[in-house]
Amino acid sequence: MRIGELAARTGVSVRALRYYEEQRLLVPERTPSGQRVYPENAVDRVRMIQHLYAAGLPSRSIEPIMPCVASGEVTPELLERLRAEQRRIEERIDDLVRTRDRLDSMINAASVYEGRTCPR
Amino acid sequence: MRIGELAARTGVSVRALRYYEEQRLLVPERTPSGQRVYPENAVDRVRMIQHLYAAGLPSRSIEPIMPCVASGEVTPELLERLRAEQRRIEERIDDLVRTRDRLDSMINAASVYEGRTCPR
DNA sequence: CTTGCCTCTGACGTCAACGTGAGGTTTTAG
DNA sequence: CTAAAACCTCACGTTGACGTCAGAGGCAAG
Repeated sequence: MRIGELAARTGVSVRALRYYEEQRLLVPERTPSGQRVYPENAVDRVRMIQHLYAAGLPSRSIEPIMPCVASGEVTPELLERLRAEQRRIEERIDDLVRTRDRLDSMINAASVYEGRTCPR
Repeated sequence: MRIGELAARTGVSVRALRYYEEQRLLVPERTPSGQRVYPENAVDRVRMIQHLYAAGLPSRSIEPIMPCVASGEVTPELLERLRAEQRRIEERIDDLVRTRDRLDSMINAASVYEGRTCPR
């Protein structure tokens, strides 16, 4: 699969895929003429990368994880890293839940005043 | 309270507080000589701003919310905006939960191989 | 009164995750 | 064989939330 097809199938831009290679998150093979060639499972790897980005992980944190996503093999250090990132994600979740609840009580409190004008 | 004390009490930098003013998230009074003077409740407002930033809201989304946080009064449009942001936060939460679960199964699957070497 | 710390206003720098051309090559369709 | 579409490598631009430095003014203590 060439870069355009992978982009179409994952919904990310061609530029983003080249950026992932630059960050060594997803390094494709090359044809003799230099064109990138991705294997079938690259689709899943791109989706994984997107999810990790969405979880707030920077490239630097994703990079050491990805080579093992494919192989299924792992060192104890990497395992610890995975658990650490998982803890950070859970903290983010808790944080978001608290903010959501805060917004909730704001909305409830505000509803009392429905119809009044917000000074600005 | 002057800017240095507010920074110390909230843990955000002086630069950040000036930035919040630039974005009109927290506009202080001024002494005749031009120094910023914040009221006591600015501490809570700064924390609220931080929570909303942490929830992924940009300044533009926070700005129309803040003047009403203080007053407790609100327009129907603002109420809708609050609910919209709340929905977006819930989507982010769901996304994070899914990513956490994915990490979880990765960790479980990887634990099987504990002791093997990760090719690099 | 001056020393030292805090504050002020610009204004340029940073970092991440790409966007957006420029200018040239490769692959594919007819 | 040719033209269009896809691809390549630089390399500069963008956005958001600040960091950082320069140069100048304000203020309590000794």
